Amino acid sequence: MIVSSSMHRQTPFPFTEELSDEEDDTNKEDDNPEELYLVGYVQVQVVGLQYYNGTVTDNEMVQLIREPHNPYDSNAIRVDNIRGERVGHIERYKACNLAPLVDQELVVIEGVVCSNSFRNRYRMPCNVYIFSQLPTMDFVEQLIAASGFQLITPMEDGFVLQQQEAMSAPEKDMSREERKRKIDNMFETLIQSSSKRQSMEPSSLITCKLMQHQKEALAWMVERENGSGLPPFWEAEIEKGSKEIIYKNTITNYSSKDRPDALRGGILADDMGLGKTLQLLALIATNKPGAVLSPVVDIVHSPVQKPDEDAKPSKKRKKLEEKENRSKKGTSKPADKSLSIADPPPCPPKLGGPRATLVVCPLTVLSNWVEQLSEHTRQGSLDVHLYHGADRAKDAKTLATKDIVFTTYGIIAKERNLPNSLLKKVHWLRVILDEAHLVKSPSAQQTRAAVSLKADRRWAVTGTPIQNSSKDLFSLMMFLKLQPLNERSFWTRTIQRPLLNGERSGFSRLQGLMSAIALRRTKETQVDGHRLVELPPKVVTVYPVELSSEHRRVYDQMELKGKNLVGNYLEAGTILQNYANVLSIILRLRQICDHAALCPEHADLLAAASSSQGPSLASPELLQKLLAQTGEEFDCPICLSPPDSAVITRCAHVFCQRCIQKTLMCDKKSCPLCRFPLTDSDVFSAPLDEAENESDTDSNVKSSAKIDALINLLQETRERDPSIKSVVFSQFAKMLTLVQQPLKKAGFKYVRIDGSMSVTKREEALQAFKSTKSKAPTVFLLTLKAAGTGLNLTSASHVYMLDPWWNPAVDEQAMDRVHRLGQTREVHIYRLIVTDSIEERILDLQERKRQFAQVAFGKSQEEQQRLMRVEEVQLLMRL
DNA sequence: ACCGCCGGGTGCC
DNA sequence: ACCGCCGGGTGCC
Repeated sequence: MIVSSSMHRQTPFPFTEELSDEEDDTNKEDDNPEELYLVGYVQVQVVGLQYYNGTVTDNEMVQLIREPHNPYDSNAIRVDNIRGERVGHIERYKACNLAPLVDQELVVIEGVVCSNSFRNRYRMPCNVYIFSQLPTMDFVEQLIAASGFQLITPMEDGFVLQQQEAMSAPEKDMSREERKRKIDNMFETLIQSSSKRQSMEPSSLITCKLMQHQKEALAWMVERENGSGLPPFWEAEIEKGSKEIIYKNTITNYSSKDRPDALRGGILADDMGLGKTLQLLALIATNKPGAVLSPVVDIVHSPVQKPDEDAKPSKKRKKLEEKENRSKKGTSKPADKSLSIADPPPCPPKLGGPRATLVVCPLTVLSNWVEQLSEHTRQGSLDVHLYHGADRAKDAKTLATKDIVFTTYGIIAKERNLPNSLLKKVHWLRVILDEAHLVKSPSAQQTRAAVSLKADRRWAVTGTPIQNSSKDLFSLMMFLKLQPLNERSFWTRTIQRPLLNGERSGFSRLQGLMSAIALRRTKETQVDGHRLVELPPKVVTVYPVELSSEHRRVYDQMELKGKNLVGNYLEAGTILQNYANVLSIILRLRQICDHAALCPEHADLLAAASSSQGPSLASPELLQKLLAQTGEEFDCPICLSPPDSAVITRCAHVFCQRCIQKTLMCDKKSCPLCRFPLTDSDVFSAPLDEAENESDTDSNVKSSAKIDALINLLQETRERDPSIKSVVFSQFAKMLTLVQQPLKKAGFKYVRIDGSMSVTKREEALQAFKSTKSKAPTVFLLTLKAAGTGLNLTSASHVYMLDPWWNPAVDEQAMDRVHRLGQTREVHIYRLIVTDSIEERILDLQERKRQFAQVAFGKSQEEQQRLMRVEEVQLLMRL
């Protein structure tokens, strides 16, 4: 992998492409906006208006753009309006004082032009807000003052920051956690708050009956696609003098006579298990080119009324009222005005226009789509193509004539740099990003690829919006092309920074935004006193396991060794440098809890590590083993996403191959985490899964306490009710292998999915497990990694978690494969935990994480990682 | 007349 | 463009 990719870098075209990408990415301001504080503002003139066409009105935000290559003045700062049209320049005698500060990254500047009355044809005044990092604030203040500016600081009387309340720096740190919690809660409460909802029957191509909340989602999505309402934060006004309609953006104060395009699409953020995929299929099948839409039905939300008896009369009443209102409007108002400001007519998809919907999802979710498609749509009524693997379509026309084209994030990212990408050539009717929370970093290939797709309607679909930091949300805005919030600087200044600074405006804007374009219902959402979906209860039992005396001895020995070693690192403060050793110790301990055979003798490593000072270097082989076992447990610290083809460095830090290579190519040649000097040959990729096949048939290996416990539990259950099916999760593929023999011996039929299996093989296993025939397998073996999202395992009702993982979300996601929509039985979850072991501490850690996750927002991933790195190691090792 | 003053031409960076 | 600045025209009261 590494070799081929470094060769690839030598070909000229991709090389320059990658470099230019890199330049875009290194935007320090946007990476750390929360560290910037307002120093104050200065007043400057924007000059040269007569040379440009860009217009701005009262108190409108503008972009200030450094022009270091301006032939007339290397200090030039250009002023653009929100649309990117040029307005003018900052007068040079002020610009020459600001530009150096900006260039040295001492400050970030933002502009708001002043009210109309102070301007003429040639110049206009503009407030330049100056932000700096906390340590340099005083220095910046002095510099600004020394340059002859009159700096107006937040402390001063009469200071108004862009019509919001500003916060002084000390206050900002006051209760960031509280604020974060508030933001999280917002997602739970804001959406679907309106009392009136509408619902729509799906096209007859959908063969199953939609639940009420799904019909409502359909109506909402169709309205979002076809309706021509103004995008969020835009208002229409009638200008007093000319009586022309002016469209005004309320957060930037930009206004224009051109009506902004409607935002066709949005964010579908329903909880897992409410049937998002079905809702989307209904949308695709219903809002087709040339389709006749069934009328939308209004539902009056009335908690007191019984839904069945009173729904119809109230519906009629509502309609009558509406008719009356309409006729009243028509007669009593001066008709022309109210009509002229009304929205244009809806725009359903046209026959002969774009036809195909592109669904982008992770590979693991693809099977869910295919499954739902075959279960819930009329056979063959939708023309579908899987754009994945070797047999994918070869020309754009084929793709364009399909109803649905499925592809993966991997493919769109790969094709992004392909000049002849079919995906880029097709004009899509709509693009759906499923599991859109995977689109995190605005600069990630996947995000950029998604943005560049040509599509009339755009949907981001995610079941976990809470995980989204406001930065992730920005990626979604980019994808949705919501102007001007898809522009980094505007997103940062109007939402992200106010939000992080605790200004009410940020919160209310985000709320306004989400309620306008997002739909979210949770399993707990109640409508008319009922939950949307009643799921059978879930019972979680921690099942203690005692190690055999032999394994206990091995464990205690290892723990003692590890404790000493980690204790030494702690004292010396060298945990990060010795991360490989720490991880491997924790790994060993966890493995011994499952089965001592998982943990091969690596005394060499411990010996080497404990004897050497400084950073100890493990052998490439060991690193690769480590990577294979832990590689995807952490997010790549560069892009903050799960690593895309993970690699491990000689200093034992795991990155995306792409990310670390870019770093090594452009920056200093050292590890971004520990500064250990690195070259290309210090980066290793995982060996091809040897561990998987290793001791498949090795029946000599003894059982372990945990395996015995599992078999006992499974047997008990089978005796009680042989129809009950079970899912067994482990982190370790090899553990699952070790479980296979005892399972067979005990007479269980099982299937297994692991990372190395092809899509079709996975599908086969899934189908076999689903069968209710007596010969069908009753146990499903899965690694947590392979479980992914989207996998539907509702045919099982018992879950065995063989080993705990410290991110509770991962565990819970795995459980939700079983406890989800479609589950009819009570779900029992057994967590097999070795008493008095690291596993108990991992459970404690999970609890802490769960509480931490309540307030985790923004940099949570980095923070969580950092926490894991030191404090949690202490906790795990009881130090 | 190597100044002051007047008034037209002119104008971002 | 109701300013500043430049540079040519001009020159007692």
